[in-house]
Formats: sequence, structure tokens, C-alpha cells
Amino acid sequence: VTVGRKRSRQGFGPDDVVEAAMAVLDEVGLEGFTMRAVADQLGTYPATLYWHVGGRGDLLSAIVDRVLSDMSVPDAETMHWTDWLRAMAREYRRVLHAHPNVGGIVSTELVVGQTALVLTETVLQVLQSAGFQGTQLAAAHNVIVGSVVGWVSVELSSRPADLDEEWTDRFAASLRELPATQFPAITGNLDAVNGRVIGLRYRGGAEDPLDNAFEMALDTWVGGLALQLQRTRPGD
Amino acid sequence: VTVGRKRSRQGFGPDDVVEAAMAVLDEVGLEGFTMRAVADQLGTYPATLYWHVGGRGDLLSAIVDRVLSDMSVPDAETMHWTDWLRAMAREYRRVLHAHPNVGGIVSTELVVGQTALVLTETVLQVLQSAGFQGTQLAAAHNVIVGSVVGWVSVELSSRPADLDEEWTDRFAASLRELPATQFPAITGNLDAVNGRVIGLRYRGGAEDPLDNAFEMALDTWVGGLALQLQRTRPGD
DNA sequence: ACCTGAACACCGTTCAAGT
DNA sequence: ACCTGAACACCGTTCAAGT
Repeated sequence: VTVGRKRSRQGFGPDDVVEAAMAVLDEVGLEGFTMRAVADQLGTYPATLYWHVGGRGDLLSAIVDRVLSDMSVPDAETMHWTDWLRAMAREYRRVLHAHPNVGGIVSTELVVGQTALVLTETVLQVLQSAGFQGTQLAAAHNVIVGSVVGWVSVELSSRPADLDEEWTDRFAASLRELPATQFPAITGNLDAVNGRVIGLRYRGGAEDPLDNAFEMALDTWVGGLALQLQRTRPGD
Repeated sequence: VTVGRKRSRQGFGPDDVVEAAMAVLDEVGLEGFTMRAVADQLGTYPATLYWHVGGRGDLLSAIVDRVLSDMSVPDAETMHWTDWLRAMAREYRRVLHAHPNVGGIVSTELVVGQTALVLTETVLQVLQSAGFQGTQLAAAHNVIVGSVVGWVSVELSSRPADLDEEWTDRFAASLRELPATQFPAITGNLDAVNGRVIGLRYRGGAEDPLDNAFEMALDTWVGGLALQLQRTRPGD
């Protein structure tokens, strides 16, 4: 099988389309993610894709499910619930950093696939075993899952396409010229803050991961949840 | 001035374009947000917009800045830092719920406008006054801002366009038929969990806000951050 | 200085036609 | 059953031409 202009691959299924789609998304990002690009990646024609998958939105959902299915979380029974939550969060962040452009989808559209269902069940089990019940169980789930998913999406935010490299330099320079009287906290901690803090970054988390902050966030979320537990059942 | 097919409004500036753009985004969502729709909203032609603003991406950034500028946060000195963080988070959530479709943008693209700069400075000041310093100050900032911004974006996730009402019913029904042996936590808490927990929702946060969970998230984040502070400087 | 009209190079999706 | 080719109704953006 030689590689022609269009090597006209045949005999592929929906899974192959999803794989090709993920490759395209990884390479060119969401704004470059077109059905035509996916078809090219697969060596076929745009219209052919519609035989195998529903459409663009369908493909994006399938990509999310596939990325989540890469997670390998430990058994719920083998460890303390706080450690399990940490492991789960680290795994989630790991698979999303492997496909940074998926971050924007997860925090934008409801995630509903089979993988998400199993994951939800496990998180609920762990929180239940920790002592959360009923309405508070549901809330605790939304606290930890929303924090982890949302935080990683924010970390993985990327520079808008219309802002070029030159803008980056100007922005970094403008931070150095900020008046100290008006911005004492920024100017007083410029090295710790310039390009490293969420409102003052000029590169996304795929290039510049926020490792320190994530570890501190883990402690915050898990420690904070443990506090909630004490609050409701103080005698336990 | 009668309203014709195109009432050819003239003498408007960039701010008017941003306002029209926000109206369009609120009405039809990000996927319906087209330059042509903005032009229609304004009673002018697509090409005219480019005289006033840079383009689509530019408009979206301007909308984010405008929404953030609706926040009114209390003075940093008037209250305890934990209360200030709570007030800030509530304000952020309030303005984003007023423009739910903006949530997807904020967690997708770096936010860099003037309003974000001022907000960042204030958050840093508050955390500094609480006792965070240097690298830990930057990390704490990223913990709270990333959690708040990310969580609200996840809350405001919406149903993908290709999933209709009928899908909603089927999904809710499928949850009720889940095998109890395989999904004990979900089936055992079905009422608390069906449609109310992040992986099991079929409506976005604009329609079904997660109020309970947000209040618990506030306690978790702020309480967790206070723990971080004790950990580093136990004698304070 | 600002607006109009037309065009360019794309999109997602559909559908008749092929094999 | 699966693939191809062409078309439709859109996009964002540019640019010459108007006023």
C-alpha cells in the first residue's frame, strides 16, 4: 500500500474516525478541528465520515469519552478516601495534559458518556464511605468534581489565536511598568506572579503547567471537604 | 427613524458593537455567535464591524472584560479575608449567571483585560494580608481563582446542540434502570443524584443552578485555604 | 472617517450516484 | 454496505468602491 495523494483507506470503523479526530484535535486545536481535516487525516472524504459517526459534535463527545477512559484510578477500598480523591484528581489532570485541547470541551458541554457514568459512581461510593449522605453527598460530589475538572480547564486555557508572540512580549513588559502605588501586590511580587498567575499569564497550561498550584489545590479541596464532614457530624 | 429592513444605524462606536455582540451571545450562544448576526443586531453590515473592532476573537475578549467589569467587590480592608473571598466568588458567579454563555470562553482562553488585572491585584492583596507570601501567594491565588472560575464554567456547561429533548428523557430513564449491583451509590441515592450531579446532568447550570453545591464549595475552598496557612506558619 | 457591496476561501452537512 | 462527487447554505475576513 503506497501513500498517494489520497491513499483512500478503506474498511475502517467509528473507532478509527475517533482516533483520527483526536489526532487532529491534538495537532491543530479546536478552531482547526474540521470534518475536512479529520477526513484528510484518515485518507478519505468528508462525506464518508457521516457514514460512521453522527457529525462534528458527536466526534467531540466521543473524544472526551476516549480521553477519560485513559484514566486508571485505584480501587476505592484500598486507601483512605482523601488519598483516593487525590489519586483520581492527579489521574484526571494527567490524561487531560496529554490532550490539552480537550480541556475546553469538558468545561463547556455536559459530559455524559459511559466512562463518566462509571467514574461518577466510584466518586459517589468513595464520598459515601467517607460519611457524606443524601443531599450532602451530591453536593460533595459536585464540589470535588467541579473543582478538579474546572481548575484543570482553566489551567489549560490557551492564548487566543489573534494574539501573536509579539503581544506576549508587550504584555510581559507592561506588567513590569505597572505603577507600584496602584498595584502594590503585583509589583511587590513580580517574579512570583508575572506569567505565573491566572490573570497574568501569556502562555497556556499546556506549555506552562501550574504544578505548584495544583498540589496546593489538592490539599485545599481535600482538606476543605474533610472540614465539611466534621461540621455535619462532629461526634464521629 | 422608522424601522426598515435594515435600519442602517450610524454613528456608533466600539462599545456599541460589544454591547450588540453580548446580546447576540446571550440569545443564541457561542455556536450561533457570528459576525453577521452581530451586524444584524446592530442594523449594519458585517464588513462595517471590522472598522470598529478587530474581529470575532477580539469581540469575545471584549465581552469577557465587560462581564467581569459588572462585578462589584467590597473593599479589601473592611472584612476578614475569608469573607472577602466568599463575596468575590459570589459576585463572580452572579455576573456569569447573568451571561451563562460567557462561562465557556473564560475557561477556554486566557483572560487578560484591564478588569482582570485590577481583580488579580485585589485578590493578591487579600491573600497577602492573610499571610501568604512569595511562591505560596501565587499558588494560593491560582487555587482560589482557578477553582471559582473553573467550577462556575463546569456548572454552566450546556447540552450539546445535537442532543435534543427526547435524548433528555431517554437519559433520565436509563438512570432509573441502572443495575443496583453495579451502581449501588447512584441507585441508592437516585433522587439526590439524578440530574443533579455533574456527570449525571441533562440540563446546564443556566437552567438548573447548583446552589447547594456552590455554597459547600465556598466553605471547602476557603476553609481549605485557611488550613494551608496554618500548615506553613503554625505559630501565627 | 466611516459605510457598502462584492468577493474569497473556507465551513458542516446532505444526497444522488457510484461500486 | 460503504464510498465518491457535487452541491447547498452558511461562515470570517478583505478590499475596492462609495459617501
